[in-house]
Amino acid sequence: MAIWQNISDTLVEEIEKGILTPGGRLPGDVELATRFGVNRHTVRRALSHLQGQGLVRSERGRGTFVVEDAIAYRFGSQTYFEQNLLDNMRVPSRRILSTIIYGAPTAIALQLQIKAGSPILTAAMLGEADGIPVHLARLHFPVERFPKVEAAFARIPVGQSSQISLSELIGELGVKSFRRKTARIKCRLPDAEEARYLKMAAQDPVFQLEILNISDSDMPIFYGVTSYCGSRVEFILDY
Amino acid sequence: MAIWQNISDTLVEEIEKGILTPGGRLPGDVELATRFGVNRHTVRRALSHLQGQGLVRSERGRGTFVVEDAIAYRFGSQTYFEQNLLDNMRVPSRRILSTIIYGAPTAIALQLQIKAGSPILTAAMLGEADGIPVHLARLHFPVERFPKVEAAFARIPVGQSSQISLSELIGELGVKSFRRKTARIKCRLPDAEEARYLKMAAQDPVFQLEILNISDSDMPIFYGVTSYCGSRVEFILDY
DNA sequence: ATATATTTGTGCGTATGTATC
DNA sequence: CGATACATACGCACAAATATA
Repeated sequence: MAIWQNISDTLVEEIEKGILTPGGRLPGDVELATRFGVNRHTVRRALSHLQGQGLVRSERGRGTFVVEDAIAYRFGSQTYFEQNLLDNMRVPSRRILSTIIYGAPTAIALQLQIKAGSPILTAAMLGEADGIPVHLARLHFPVERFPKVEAAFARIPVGQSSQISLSELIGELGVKSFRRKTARIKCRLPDAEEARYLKMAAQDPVFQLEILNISDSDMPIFYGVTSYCGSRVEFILDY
Repeated sequence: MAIWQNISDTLVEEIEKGILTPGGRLPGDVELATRFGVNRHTVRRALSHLQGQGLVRSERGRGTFVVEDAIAYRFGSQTYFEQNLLDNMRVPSRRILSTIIYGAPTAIALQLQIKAGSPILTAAMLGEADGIPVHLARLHFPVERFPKVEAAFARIPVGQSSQISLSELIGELGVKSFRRKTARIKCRLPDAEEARYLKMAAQDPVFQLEILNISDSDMPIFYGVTSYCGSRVEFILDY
């Protein structure tokens, strides 16, 4: 087995044994390198992998720390971000990053049951727990079906953290309630943009959830593609 | 932005544009390094990230290849591995890696509603699609509740690919049908053992599903912890 | 079948950049 | 401002798996 794997395993043991406690700081790169008698790169590879496993978190200029527990995100047909965070004793907040109206690409048009090229409003927003970003959502609304959607989003300040109720916003469109129809879940490393917005390392994986939300009468309301930081959440499905 | 990120983005573009087609081989490390005018390590970092994003797959001694589509795995309360693979036009097979009986650790005992230390049978098995490993499952059965479980597993050859019907095996225990009660889904990098069994790179993420299966009368049947290779599957949830 | 070349994987050494303290 | 600590990049060498002559 590779040297960095052995170092990784050793550090995992020390974390599990409680020698390193959640929130605690690990020794620095160079110190670990001398301790294990290897080059600093080798230690860094081990730490990088531990970070991808969601066990530690490295912060430039500060150090590497053992991570706390992830948020248990209950995922049903009618669960909401805010309630989930409150259940986990976290303070939820949302932050609109941008809204833009443009012609729908075929993949999104297909989901929304509109013609390709029909105008859609795409809103990018961040979901945060105690100020730490948890997910990056890109929501796509069919503008011709919901003409008020632009005005509804225009009222929300861009770039600053705020209390947004998605269900209230949808209510303004004349939709009483909505629910998930299908969800597609992938697991992959983030691209540069996602990693930047989510303040996460490139080697830390994300969940990608693609969800079509429909009304009681099965009309598509919006199509959302959301990336969740893998080390900060885990999903719970009940039956 | 880092140099390796730019190279990664460039290669993503070329894949999306179709310059590099699924199944096709990318130029080697050194060739890409000279092309981009960087060190081989820098190219390797870009390729490593693309692999974690599920876009390419590197094989030692052979090269780096653009990957084909992932398996769309339909995930309900009563879905089975075999049927899912057949729906995706893949040939399913299973491989028992090991079975062992030992005292249940508290976490598993809690799920199975047995006393910690009570004997459990843990079976490790691989699920394969067209001979390629897709998931590594570790199933935990309470032995005192199902005394026949050892004999049932003893009939299955170890280490070789075979057609195993999990529902048939459970039927031998005297259980007519079972269903998921809860599922917990995580997303992380694999440990060394998982990566080896699943024949995947260490920087390629996995889904980890922890599932408690119960009988019609809500009695715990078995508790399973399954790691799915993230680049080879995606989950579909219907409502 | 054997040897050789190719290609990816790992590790060491060095240097520099960047954020934090 | 300097010291500290993580992040990126280059260069060299060798190992391991595969392909090829």
